[in-house]
Amino acid sequence: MQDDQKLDILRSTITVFNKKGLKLTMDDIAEYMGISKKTIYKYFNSKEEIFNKIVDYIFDGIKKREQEILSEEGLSLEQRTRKLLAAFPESYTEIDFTKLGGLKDKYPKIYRKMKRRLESGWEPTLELLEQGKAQGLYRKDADFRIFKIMMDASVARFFETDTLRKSGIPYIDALNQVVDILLSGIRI
Amino acid sequence: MQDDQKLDILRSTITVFNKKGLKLTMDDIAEYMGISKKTIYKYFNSKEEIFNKIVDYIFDGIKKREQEILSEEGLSLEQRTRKLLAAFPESYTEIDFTKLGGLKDKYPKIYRKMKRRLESGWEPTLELLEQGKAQGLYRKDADFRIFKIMMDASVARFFETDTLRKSGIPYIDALNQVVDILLSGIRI
DNA sequence: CGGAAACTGTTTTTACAAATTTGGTTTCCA
DNA sequence: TGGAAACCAAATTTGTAAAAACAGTTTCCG
Repeated sequence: MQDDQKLDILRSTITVFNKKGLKLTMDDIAEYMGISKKTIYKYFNSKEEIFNKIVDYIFDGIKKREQEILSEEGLSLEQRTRKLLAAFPESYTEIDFTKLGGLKDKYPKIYRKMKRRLESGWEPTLELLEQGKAQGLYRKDADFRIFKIMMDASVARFFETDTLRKSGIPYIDALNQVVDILLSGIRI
Repeated sequence: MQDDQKLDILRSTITVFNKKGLKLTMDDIAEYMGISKKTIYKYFNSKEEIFNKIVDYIFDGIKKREQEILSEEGLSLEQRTRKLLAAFPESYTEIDFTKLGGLKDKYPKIYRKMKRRLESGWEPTLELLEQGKAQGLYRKDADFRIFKIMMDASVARFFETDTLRKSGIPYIDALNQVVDILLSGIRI
């Protein structure tokens, strides 16, 4: 009941955020939800706390999806890796990462937290990639740090400017193609 | 003789630019070269003209290198493509692209020119890639637009932040690995 | 309880004039 | 011819004071 409303506030804040970016105000959220600020402050002590909880909410969702993929049966190592690689950027559709400019300066704590979780989110994937290498699936000389940079940078680029929309390629298609090229690229 | 000095000014300006970015002044250049502004204005009518000529200087160099690779004999299609792909970002070491922020606002004409030349610089490479596809070397379903985005984004990332330096991978090695993964990634 | 709205101390934005810097020209001089 | 330096109009930066917006609290009221 109470948790429902808390979640509701988080989700609404995400929606408002995707429109107004970090500049959103508590009044914006209240207005969007048709409630008063008083109610919001009943569940959260500050705006920063809301942002903080949103980070948890997003990344916990990803973590959950990761666990599903990891415990899914009947998948080859390669298939599992593929799914894992795509799972992360798929969640990018939820929140508009391009509106995150200035986070580092305005909310350094949240910035660091996000950075940490973005970083640790790669661990299961790297684990599978290393397994693949050990099994002789991937080239011994493949440097996964480069792999990671390429993946990160490519996905990030999809959100910058109009690159993707201008070329008319759906995001999910582009994402799959990137994963495809990268995995084929390090395969023996 | 005169051309020598013109070139000298261009190269010196690049050096100063790599230190001070777009904020460099004519006095900076004159001081660095140990000459007076008068001499600079003998060869160039304005600062913008210098920047303009630098763009030509850089891209003409790339163009020349491209022509060399294209006319080099005894290379397989794949080897030629490889060299071509690496040629472009190799020139990035000459000029510090990270200091180019604000170019779009300060010198829109030069920004557009650079964008155009960056864009057209891909044409020979795309040509070779298409040839490769026609010869059955690359997958028919490989989308070179995605390929290009991945290449661009990855190389650009190498210059942002400390990504590369922190991991201790030399730029040229990283660049080769990217080209390697991408070409293997679309190969049949 | 919770919405509407007023309230307050702080932060952010705006506005604008003063001070500085800069691009480009000119003068002097060796 | 070309360096040093003065010069000037235009652009940029800086300082700052007023205005606006904001986060968070409180009051009123149904």
